[in-house]
Amino acid sequence: MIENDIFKALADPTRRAIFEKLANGRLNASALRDGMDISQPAMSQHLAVLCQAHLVRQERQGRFVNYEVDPDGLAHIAGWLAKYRAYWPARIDALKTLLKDMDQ
Amino acid sequence: MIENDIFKALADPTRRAIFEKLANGRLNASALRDGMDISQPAMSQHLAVLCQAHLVRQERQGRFVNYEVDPDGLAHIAGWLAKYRAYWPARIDALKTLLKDMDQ
DNA sequence: GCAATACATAAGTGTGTGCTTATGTATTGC
DNA sequence: GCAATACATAAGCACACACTTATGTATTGC
Repeated sequence: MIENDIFKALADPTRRAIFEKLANGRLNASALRDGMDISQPAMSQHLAVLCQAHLVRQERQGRFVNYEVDPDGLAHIAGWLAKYRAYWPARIDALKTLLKDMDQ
Repeated sequence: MIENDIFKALADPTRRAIFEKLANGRLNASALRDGMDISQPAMSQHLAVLCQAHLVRQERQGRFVNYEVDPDGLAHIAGWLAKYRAYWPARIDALKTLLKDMDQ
């Protein structure tokens, strides 16, 4: 079940940090490690988990493997969230502010 | 960190099932167990995790404790998701619906 | 071909997680 | 008060998870 893979992948703070980095642009595995205090195998394993959850996708470029955000996983979360839109109105004001802030 | 609690809470399929049940209306712990093949303590523990993540909130009513979806947790996920809006266009169809729902 | 670089995989280890059984606490109705 | 009901907490256990070190695989430049 993809939903399970997604939430399990995001349950780890290190993986969320990796994902956040990739949200600023594609990077290879080594570049991702910069300033992260994480071993090379650990990074490789985390990226594998993110890939399996379709949160990240890879593309080999010669000796390097570039990673980037896969919209597929995000869309799945959005879809999951949409199921509970009945409960959003109670917080819609905060969300609208948040979305407006994101726009700037 | 609340974000961590939220994703960890949702990383378990049983807890997502409980959450889904509560999305259809408030229920007490016993009613939640119906048709779920889960022990009473297990249910209690799952509910505690969901409460700590602000995905669910409780309200004692005499001998019963009613549980219901807490919009707070959902709003947090929506906020997290909003950070990656740049990657949504690739899936614009599903997401336009989502944003429109948010606006209402 | 061969050394160097970039990354993946294997195997082992400590810790966290979800379950169980047993027991504790709170509220109700008599 | 006391039995019954509804739920929470404690303790223990099997398993999953995130890490480590060691090794394997792929690509580059000479």
